[in-house]
Amino acid sequence: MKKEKQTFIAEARRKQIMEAAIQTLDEIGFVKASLTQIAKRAGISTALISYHFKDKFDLMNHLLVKLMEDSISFILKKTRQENTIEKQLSAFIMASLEYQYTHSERNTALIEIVFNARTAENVPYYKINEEDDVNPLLEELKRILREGQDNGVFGDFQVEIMATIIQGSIGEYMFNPQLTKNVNWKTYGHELVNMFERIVKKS
Amino acid sequence: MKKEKQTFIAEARRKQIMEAAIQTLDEIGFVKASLTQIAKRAGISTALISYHFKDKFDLMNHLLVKLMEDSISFILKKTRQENTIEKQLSAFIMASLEYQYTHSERNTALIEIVFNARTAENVPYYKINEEDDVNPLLEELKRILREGQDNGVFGDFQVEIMATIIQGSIGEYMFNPQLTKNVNWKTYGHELVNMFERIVKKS
DNA sequence: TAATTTATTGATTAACCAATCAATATTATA
DNA sequence: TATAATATTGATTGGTTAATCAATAAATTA
Repeated sequence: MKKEKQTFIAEARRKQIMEAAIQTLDEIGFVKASLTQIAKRAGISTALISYHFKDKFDLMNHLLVKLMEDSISFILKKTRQENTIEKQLSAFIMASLEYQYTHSERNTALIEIVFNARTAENVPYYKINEEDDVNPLLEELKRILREGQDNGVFGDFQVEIMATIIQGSIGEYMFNPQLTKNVNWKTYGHELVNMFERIVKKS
Repeated sequence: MKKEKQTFIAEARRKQIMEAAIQTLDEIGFVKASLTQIAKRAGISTALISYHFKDKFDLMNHLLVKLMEDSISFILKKTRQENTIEKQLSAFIMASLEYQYTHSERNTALIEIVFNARTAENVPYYKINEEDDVNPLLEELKRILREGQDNGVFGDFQVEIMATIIQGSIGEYMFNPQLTKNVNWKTYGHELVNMFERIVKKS
């Protein structure tokens, strides 16, 4: 029900506009990311953006969905390539950090939208309560932890809390510029993996 | 060198404007928080804001500093009331969560500024590398962990990494609306404390 | 109380913004 | 090729913005 029949040209143009929006958000941030600025980076007129997207909210919304899908599929793919629970946990942590590093432009754009865009009811995205619309990454992490406990390789702990701690530890990396500068993501990742292997392991 | 001689009236007015700015940021977010909106909530003219603050950037800057000071002093005070290292770690975690809950308006305003305002060189605050200007909360946390190791009550781990994990776990609470809704801060705090006591303890 | 400094306002300015629209160009279809 | 559908632009619209300024009010000082 989502996919309307879309011309080749229209599809390509929409992608181009979204790429330009990513670049704009990364360079000058959400507040200054006007249609004019986005159009300038795409090399097109602002009216063309209005032609392909209902309004600015529509554009940002589509971009947010796309950026989240990209990040989620990258991490899930790497995680599910592994065949043991411990390797999956490790892969999840490393892939999350790797994405932040290798796709920093997209990652910044994602942050700029999440912390600035609001729903029609003026609720900021970072405060949206996702009851039905669950967070797939958090679900995957909980699945790994739960399976590990069931298989007896992990010890006893509260899955919900442990998942939150792991996610927080990953997310904190990019919001601690001092750390980001002094410790590269691979090193930080390996240390996180080591630490959580100890923490999570059956004692 | 910071404190200029300031009239009573001017000082009171500046405080009032900053309070109105907090309310505005909480209610409609940074993007829509114009001088007009702030002035409306303060019950004054927009020109009066310009009279007391050089420009919007100046206002947001002062507000950011104030909000950070408030939050930091709240947490440090509660932490330093304790006299054992383990209690200090526990107090640090609980106070951090408590502040988010009891000062949610201010906390939201802080987030709105950090993720939107930029320096004169167009660097977003959340990307600022604080070499000289250290983060006092992170320093306190590292101090606790280091002292705990020196005293022999904590085991062997990398202080830098452990501090990041703890900070990430605390920060994650408010960015996980599902968790925020289903688990109150005290419960989450106690579970964090339990978990980190186990993790950090000499094994 | 007179003079001076500080505080406040309403009106104005110039810049920028998102969105619309008629005109035109390009592409697809018959 | 003629016609229709799609794509694109430049110009324009009405609205909002931050900031300035002259006029005035209130408070302080002499």
